[in-house]
Amino acid sequence: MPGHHTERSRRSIERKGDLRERAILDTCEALLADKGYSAMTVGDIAQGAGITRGALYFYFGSKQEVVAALVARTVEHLWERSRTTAQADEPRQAIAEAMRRTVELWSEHGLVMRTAIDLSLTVPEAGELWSHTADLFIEAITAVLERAGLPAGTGPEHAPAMARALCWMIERTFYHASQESPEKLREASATCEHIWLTSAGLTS
Amino acid sequence: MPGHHTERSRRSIERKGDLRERAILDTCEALLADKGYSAMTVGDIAQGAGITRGALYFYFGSKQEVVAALVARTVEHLWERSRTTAQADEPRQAIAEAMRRTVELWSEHGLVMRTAIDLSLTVPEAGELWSHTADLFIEAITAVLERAGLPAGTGPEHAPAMARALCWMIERTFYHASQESPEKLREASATCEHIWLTSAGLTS
DNA sequence: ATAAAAATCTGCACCGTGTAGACTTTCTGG
DNA sequence: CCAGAAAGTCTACACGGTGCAGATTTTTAT
Repeated sequence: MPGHHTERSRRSIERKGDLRERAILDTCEALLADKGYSAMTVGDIAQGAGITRGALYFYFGSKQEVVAALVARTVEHLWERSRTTAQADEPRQAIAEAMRRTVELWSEHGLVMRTAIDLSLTVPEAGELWSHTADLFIEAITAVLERAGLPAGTGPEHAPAMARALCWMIERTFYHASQESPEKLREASATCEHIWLTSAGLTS
Repeated sequence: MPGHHTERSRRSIERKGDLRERAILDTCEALLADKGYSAMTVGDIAQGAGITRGALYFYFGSKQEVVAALVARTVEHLWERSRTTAQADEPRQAIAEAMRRTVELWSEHGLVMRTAIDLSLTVPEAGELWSHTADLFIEAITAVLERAGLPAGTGPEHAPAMARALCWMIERTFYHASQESPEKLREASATCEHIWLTSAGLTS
């Protein structure tokens, strides 16, 4: 009886809805890459996932929420990978390593990253998700700047404020470059790295 | 007869349609500040301008076009003002002056600027307009960097590429800061100015 | 096994955008 | 003053996003 119950619970963990939800996000990801956000209709997504429009609204409150969930799923993978990457102690190395990872990230997931940014401007949910992600980056940059000798205060020329500006610079620069070519992406990376180094007082 | 014609032409210069167009943009600007982009319907704009929905579609092809035109109108004013401002020769002064003007710009027209950026991501027309505006800034920054001694080549660490990254940094930083408070805007300005100076090799 | 409860799904209606065409009013040139 | 162009209105409709009442299926408790 207890064993039976456990078996039932195990089966119950994976509800039909979970499958559907994954199917919806998978379809959404494919359509996003294929047609773009605005050309992709809720009907398209529903059809691809094998349900009707109405049913989709049982899982997600809106089209934007679907995409926001897709972004969240993708970003989660990225965090996992980032966490496992060791942080170098030497600022110059840390910066180089961070930029290398950022290029990798944008090369592989440029579309989703750009969509995340697009949505973050208009969808509060996506906005919070993205600003949370940005905060992680800002913290990391702040740490590097402080190790390089910048003061840790709250003034406009202290590490946290500088890190914020640098983070936005990287976000925006990569946003544009990733639309062009992998080549541009590498160039953009070099430029950002240079400005970062200079701002950290590590004039090469 | 020619005089008559001239008189008519003079009157004709200001067509009814021009009035309407201005009325539409004025209403749009007010509604945008009042309810935001998505909550503002084409019917609202038309009603505020004293015409019907159909008539509005005679002037503009879409809701997005209306807002794009509003952005264009605002940006044009800015260019005019910028052009009349004399360019300082000394890089340090030029940078300070540029940042001062940028703060002013975002303080007064933060909403339209942010809307422009929001739209530029999804509306091709607005995108071109904005990237054109950005190019003007990038050129200006490039000029300052070169006067400060940076090489003018096309490499990632040469003036044009650096100017581009700095421009995006400023855009994004001001976008966020202008949503917070005039106080934050001034702080953000100080941070950006510092990074700009440092990148130009003008370590204060 | 079975009834209640929860999860899932359908179909329809609503609202706003955008298009098309017919029709009226207002210019404007001659 | 007239004819035609320009400006504006109205109606109808297709389409996409969204909310909802209720049917249907699955799970849970007994």
